[in-house]
Amino acid sequence: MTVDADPLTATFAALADPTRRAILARLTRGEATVGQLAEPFDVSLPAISKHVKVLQKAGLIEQTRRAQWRSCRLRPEPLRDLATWMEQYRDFLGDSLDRLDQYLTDLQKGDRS
Amino acid sequence: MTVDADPLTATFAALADPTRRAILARLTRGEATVGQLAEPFDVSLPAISKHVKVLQKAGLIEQTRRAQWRSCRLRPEPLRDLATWMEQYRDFLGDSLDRLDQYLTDLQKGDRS
DNA sequence: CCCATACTTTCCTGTATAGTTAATTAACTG
DNA sequence: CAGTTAATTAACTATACAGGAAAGTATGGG
Repeated sequence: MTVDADPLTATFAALADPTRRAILARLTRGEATVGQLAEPFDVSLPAISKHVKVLQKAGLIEQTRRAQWRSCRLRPEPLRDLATWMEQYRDFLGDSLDRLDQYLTDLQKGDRS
Repeated sequence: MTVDADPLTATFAALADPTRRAILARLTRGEATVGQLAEPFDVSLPAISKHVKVLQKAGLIEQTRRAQWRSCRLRPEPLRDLATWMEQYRDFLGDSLDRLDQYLTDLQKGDRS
């Protein structure tokens, strides 16, 4: 993957790492600082910092600065785009996408994105 | 990504390439040989052959040999696993829709009854 | 049997990524 | 203002991946 890949590619690339997926999953339970995100993992803080940066570049999270802490939180757009991308496989997959599809149907009616 | 990554990681990594995603999309329209898959792209056949191998290793496609042709077709499991993985973000994505989403959800309930 | 067809594999190059430690930036604290 | 805390950046290593050219492997046809 090149540095400035298209958004979907950046999203998939960002998610192609268990540590980054774990970070995302952690963030569904609320905001966290980089240090807090690093805790469960057996890697250095700089390593986590870089993972956070990748997630940020993909638009999956955003950071807000509060004093010397950087609070991270999830952003929905890339995951929605992923769901949209998956739609093209709905017929092929059959009804296993039903819940996802239902969500997207709602989304399309109400959201201009 | 390491060579023998977990299935989800392999799936995301396989999808983190526009050429491979295009190959998958092509296969929703039916089986195709490696040569046919290569046609729309401006890369060598070996390059496509390698992409196909990555998709295969991720379980996204399977190849069956017919004479000297390798016919490729989609396999559903990895995409279903992806949809399952996404389920954990459903609440988060839903919540981001605010009142408008709620309105549309209500509206849809009304349509159905 | 030899040759064409359809791929795949090997070898090579350039670039990207994950991780490390050490140094740096930034903001608060006494 | 010196020191501590939080996190990023820099420099480096090691591995992975995309791509091409060239050689290798099957398979079927004349």
